[in-house]
Amino acid sequence: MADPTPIDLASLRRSCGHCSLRQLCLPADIGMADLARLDEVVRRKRPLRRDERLFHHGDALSSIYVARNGAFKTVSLSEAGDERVIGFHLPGELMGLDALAGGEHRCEAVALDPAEVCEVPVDDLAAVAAQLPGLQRQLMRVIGQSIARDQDHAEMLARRHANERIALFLHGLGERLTHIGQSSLQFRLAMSREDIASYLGLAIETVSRGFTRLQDDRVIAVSGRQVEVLDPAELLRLAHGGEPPQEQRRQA
Amino acid sequence: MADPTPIDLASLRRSCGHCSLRQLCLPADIGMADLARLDEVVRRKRPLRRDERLFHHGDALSSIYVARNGAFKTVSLSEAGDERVIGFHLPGELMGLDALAGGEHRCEAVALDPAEVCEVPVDDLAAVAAQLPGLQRQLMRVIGQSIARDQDHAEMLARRHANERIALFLHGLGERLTHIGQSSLQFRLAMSREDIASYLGLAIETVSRGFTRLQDDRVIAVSGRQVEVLDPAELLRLAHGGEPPQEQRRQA
DNA sequence: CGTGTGTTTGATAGTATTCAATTAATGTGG
DNA sequence: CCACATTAATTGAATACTATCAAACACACG
Repeated sequence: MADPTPIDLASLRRSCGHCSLRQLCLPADIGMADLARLDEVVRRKRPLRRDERLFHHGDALSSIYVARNGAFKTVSLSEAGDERVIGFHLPGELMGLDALAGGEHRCEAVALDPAEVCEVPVDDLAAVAAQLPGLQRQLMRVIGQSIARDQDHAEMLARRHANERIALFLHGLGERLTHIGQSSLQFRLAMSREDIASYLGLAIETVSRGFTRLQDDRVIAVSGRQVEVLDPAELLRLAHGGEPPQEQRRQA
Repeated sequence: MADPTPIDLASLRRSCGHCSLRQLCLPADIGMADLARLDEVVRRKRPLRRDERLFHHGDALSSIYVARNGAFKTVSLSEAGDERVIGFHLPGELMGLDALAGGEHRCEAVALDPAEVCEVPVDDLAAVAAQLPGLQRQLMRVIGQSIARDQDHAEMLARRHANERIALFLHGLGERLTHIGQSSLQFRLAMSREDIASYLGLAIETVSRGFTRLQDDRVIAVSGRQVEVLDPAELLRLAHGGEPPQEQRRQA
């Protein structure tokens, strides 16, 4: 079988030093000399197609990954075999840390779009980090960010009202988009309603109704996966448990 | 100001090598020579009283902590100032990683019981870990365990039915107790119903009713905070989404 | 023995889920 | 390029569940 997406060697070879994600990624705040050492261990995987998996449940931990282009979801598999979304990953964000404990991945990473990742073999990373205090520190920082995102997720899920979870989800996504230099007021959702529902612990219909409600209330404008935030302040207020406006919807 | 709970120097001085938690904690699987180096940086804090805080929201990250005796909860503070429980921590489990990203703690750690912790200054730990590959690896492992617990928490919260969350909570707690050598079939909850409710994203009454229901169904026997698991298999089945037994069929 | 906190129980209202059906978007082969 | 087939998303109505309010109860502590 011929590979329909041949590797672009030129782009794969570009070093961390020239990466647009440099500020967000492992290389943040480390010196030029250290950068060269890091470059030696960072590999780039060939592009992934939509729905392609970066690693599978049960795979032995070999590398951690940094999303480079495109978005990912990580899913855990239940007994029954159905998937539950436990995280979304934008460019610059880490994947694969779940295997640090047991040496095996507890979840699977799936590309939501055509995507690229940087792969960092853990053994190499550990060896280099031991020599470079700056990299060690930065590694801890990005791990911390991953932990912080997990806690944000838990905070969403702990909200009792579906609309709060949805507002928090959209708000949080906006913040992460800002962080990678994209607009937080106008964006395209890389994930399906089903993915969102799974991530938020809601039924898919509830997510759909939540979006509709936010649109009726003029907080967002949504068309399929395209989202525009019309009233960021209100979105934030709703995310933090503020009451939605009373029934005075206008007709079309 | 006289300290009402004087430090027991003898017990504080006991080294990691003699600690009963050795298998669970940072020292797991590292050699005797390395152990001595680790001992130099690990400090023990004076015992904490119930409700005493190990660190506060906004505190600068100085150390990470390992629960030694007693249980802890970590809580995040909402805008309104009310607390939300984001984790429970048993002996051998890490606390404080939330601050790795931003350098400030995003939550507070509260002792649920009279408790002791080991304190590991992050700077020292990083320095020693850089020299000791075994410690570095073990550090990654315990960080991974912490991440895995966060994901387990999210999985609980993502369950739609209150009883599933509760069953999963009790089952997970049992597993963690087994891990530290305690019975998973008979134990005392260190946390209040309110804490559990907050942790599970439920109303306190719903938690109480869930416990009652499990007792009525002969899955557990509960008296206040004392819990006995009568039917572990059924508890696991319920935790994984199994249907609770029907009220009473038309015919036996 | 009261008092306060924590827990349980009951009744009701509100919200999310489920089932069902429709509409919109996407992909495929002719 | 269009018609068709599939999948994704929305909408509606009825049911089931949880939150809320209210009150009783249990327990520890002074």
